[in-house]
Amino acid sequence: MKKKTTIADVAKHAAVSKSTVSQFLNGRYSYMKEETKNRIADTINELGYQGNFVARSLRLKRTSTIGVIVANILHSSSSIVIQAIEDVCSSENMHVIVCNADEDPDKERKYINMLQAKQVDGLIVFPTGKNIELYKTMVEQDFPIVFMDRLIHGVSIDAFLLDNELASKLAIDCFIEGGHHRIGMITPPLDRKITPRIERVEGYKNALKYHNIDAKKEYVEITEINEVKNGLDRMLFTDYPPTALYIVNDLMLMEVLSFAKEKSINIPKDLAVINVDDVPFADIYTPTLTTIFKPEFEMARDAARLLLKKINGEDPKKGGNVYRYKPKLIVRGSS
Amino acid sequence: MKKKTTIADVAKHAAVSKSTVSQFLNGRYSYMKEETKNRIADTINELGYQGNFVARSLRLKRTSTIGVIVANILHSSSSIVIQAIEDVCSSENMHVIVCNADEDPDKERKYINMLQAKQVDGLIVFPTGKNIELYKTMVEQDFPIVFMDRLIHGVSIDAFLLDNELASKLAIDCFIEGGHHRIGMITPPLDRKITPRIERVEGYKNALKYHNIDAKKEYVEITEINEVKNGLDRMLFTDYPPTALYIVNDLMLMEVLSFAKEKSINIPKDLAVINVDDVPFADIYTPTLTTIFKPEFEMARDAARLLLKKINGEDPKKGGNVYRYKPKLIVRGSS
DNA sequence: CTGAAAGCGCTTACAG
DNA sequence: CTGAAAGCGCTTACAG
Repeated sequence: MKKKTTIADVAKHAAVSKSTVSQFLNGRYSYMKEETKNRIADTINELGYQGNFVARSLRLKRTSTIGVIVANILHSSSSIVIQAIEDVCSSENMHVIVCNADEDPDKERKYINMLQAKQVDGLIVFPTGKNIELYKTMVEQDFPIVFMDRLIHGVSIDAFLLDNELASKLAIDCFIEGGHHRIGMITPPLDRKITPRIERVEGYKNALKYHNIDAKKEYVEITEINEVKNGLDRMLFTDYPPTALYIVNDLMLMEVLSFAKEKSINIPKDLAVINVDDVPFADIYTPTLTTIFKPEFEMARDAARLLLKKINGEDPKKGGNVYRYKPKLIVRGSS
Repeated sequence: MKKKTTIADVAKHAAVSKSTVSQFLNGRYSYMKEETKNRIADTINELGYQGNFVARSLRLKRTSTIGVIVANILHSSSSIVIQAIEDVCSSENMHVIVCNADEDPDKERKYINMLQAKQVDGLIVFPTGKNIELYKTMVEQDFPIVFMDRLIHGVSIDAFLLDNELASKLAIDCFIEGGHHRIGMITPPLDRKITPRIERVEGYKNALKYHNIDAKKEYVEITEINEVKNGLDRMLFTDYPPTALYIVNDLMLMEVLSFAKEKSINIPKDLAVINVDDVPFADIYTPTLTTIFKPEFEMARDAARLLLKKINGEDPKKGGNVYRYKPKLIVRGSS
């Protein structure tokens, strides 16, 4: 590669000092002669000078970059979340680096270390549920960070969450209104205490209780995504199977729909279905899909805004606040 | 934020020089006493030292980071492509920054400038079709870059492309075998000369010609994604509408399916459908969807590997080579 | 209105 | 086997 032009080259060519070029580049021309200004501008064009962000970052101890670690990039919501964060950041001239932890705490840790080594100014994380010590260290260091979607108890980091109890209640109420009383639920494992999963199971139980229905163990299938079909086999092919199924996310929904197709289960006649995440094909699927919409764009936008405030030292509050957002039931044909 | 520990802190605390610490960090302990080694290791743990990648990058003039600019993050293929690139890169200790040009040449240019300012070592781009001068400059500067999916004539940059002619031929042949001879096609605008679009239209025409069918103008709908439904209105509600429709990508497919649902068009009875991009819901949709599979994982992996070679100066070839990959027809229920 | 100098945190060629 | 020094490309406080 050809050697790049630096500020020193521009300075020499324009017969001024590096300081003056730097002042020009940073728009501080308060005391600069018109003529000097023009000469520098021309030189920059002529030499095709491009600033070196790395040098600038080292000097300023600020990279104008934040890191985002999503739990699983395959969720349909991830691209919306990323877009919302990009929107907020680019309007404030901040850059975004996105990493996918893939629900793996080791990857999460590796990415956090990498991003910190790259000196990002702050972090938005969908925590996998481990790495608690790491987060504590970051809190101690006063490193700007916010959580999305999940919170970790005992760590004072602001978190932007769905009102998961309400999400479950909306689904259960809708089923009950439709005359169902055998209502199942399917969720990924709860071992890492991942907030939305835990809270949605709680919400499901409470909603049933509210309607005087006992929550049956056999109606709650807790299973890895690649075991969903076996779980459904267990749950649905019994003497009193559920007639309605509440699904906690879009990836599980795909498995349920696939299973229903394989086994010729008619939705909603044989099994009514409501899932959290308003998937893009909800309107074009047959039947159309009743879903719970999460305001993830707003959540991500607000998270990004708060993080930028923290980075700029404009957030006087102590960490550990929880911001809740209301889900919305979108009734379509599957319930 | 608390001040970070630097190499100087470690050096002082371990009573050695900065050079020695740096040697240690970079694994060059050929001539280092066991004792020194241990003392440094202990100090690093004790102080919680974390390297500063920015300083290292400035010194080495190498960031170990590449940039990826996808044309449109909403394509279902994007996440696969990104994953493939991440895989290759992380195995070589390279980092990846992904940007979404959103089919907007201005955004593309802004991102390229930003990534170059950040001193990325190379670039993988799905070019939007403009910014030709910018690419020429990069070629002149010998900046490592490869194109994916699209190529730009007159610019000597290696490109990884689908055999788009074959993709069209597979679809048309399948329709013909099914007894169709009124075969339509729908594609986004061709004005930016975006390679897959142009080549797929050509392939469609050639395949029809091969079967002695005249390509009718009215059967090729060229339209923006948000105008697809109007286009279908024009094409399908005539005296001799096509009985089969070839769709060039997943986003257009969504619109077609939505339209079919609204107008109660039965797929495949009223209209057979084949699209490029093996979408995730192809198997669970009713009907299941006949698609053209692109080996995008391999394409992206090979592109990333070549780029890393270029960065390491291990690719002796002149740029401008085109690597073609074979698509595959996956016959399901919609054709 | 502009310049010389110091320093951000590293790495490396060189000296010893 | 280890250290002192220079330098990567910037920015800024200070001097004039």
